[in-house]
Amino acid sequence: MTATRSTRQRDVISRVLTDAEGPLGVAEVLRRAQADLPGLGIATVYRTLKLLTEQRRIHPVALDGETLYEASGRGHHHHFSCNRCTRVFTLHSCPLSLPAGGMYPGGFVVEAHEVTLYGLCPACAAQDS
Amino acid sequence: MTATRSTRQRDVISRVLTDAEGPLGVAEVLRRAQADLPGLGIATVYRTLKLLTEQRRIHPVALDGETLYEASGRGHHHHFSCNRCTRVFTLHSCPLSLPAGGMYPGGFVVEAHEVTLYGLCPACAAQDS
DNA sequence: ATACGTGCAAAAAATTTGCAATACT
DNA sequence: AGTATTGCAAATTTTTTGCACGTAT
Repeated sequence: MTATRSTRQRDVISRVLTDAEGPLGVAEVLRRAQADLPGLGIATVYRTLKLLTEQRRIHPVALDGETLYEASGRGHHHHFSCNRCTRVFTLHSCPLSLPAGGMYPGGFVVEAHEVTLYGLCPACAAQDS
Repeated sequence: MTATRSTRQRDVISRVLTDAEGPLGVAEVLRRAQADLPGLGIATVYRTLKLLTEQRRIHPVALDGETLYEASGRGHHHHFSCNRCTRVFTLHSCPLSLPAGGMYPGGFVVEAHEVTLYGLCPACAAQDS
């Protein structure tokens, strides 16, 4: 049988995503994980992100043409992408109002949705005084 | 001064996106454009998509990890991605209700937004009888 | 006629894979 | 001990760039 082992690399990469303030890209995951595992290779990051995704422990988020990853099980939420500092934040409220029953005009059956807001994050907005 | 010329390549690529039923990826743009311009190179597609994007004549859409492009000026709309047939549809209504003034709880200044619904398109939903 | 634009091929960047050494169980 | 996993480097993509030739103005 296919045994999936627990390794230091997987633990660290998992924790990096769990501790993150929002979804992270491959390069950022590598950078943060290397704080604990200096020798970590990029190939392991790719392989681990794929594995964790298959296990549904994390999931990919397509944003600004890049694929970011975030830990699963954080409940329903959406993202805010800052046009100035490019950081991505997690929003815990949902601004969407869908028809009850999950049926959208035109006959589309809605099973899930994704919302991304773009603009200025609190810090960048403050700079405009 | 920087003169931007009108060329057969640019015209065809523009038209491909204007005629498309939804946003298209680079490979699909090349494929469709080559119907009119057999010798068209992929480099020209990349360069033209970048140019048209800078001119705001088209814009990128991050969807399922791929960057797709669609013609601008079609009014406010969103996308529906079918989980079964994977086609992407354009939705002309907006299910979002944002706070007036563009200020989102937490101090985020919202300038734009993107919504993607996932589920079954009318055709695929019908198959479930 | 003057350059901007194109296609091709080379270059650079991003992602995947093969393999011997390493580390879980 | 046995084998899944890792790091490195090589192999694949994917996207960008240099250049001589073609073409719009």
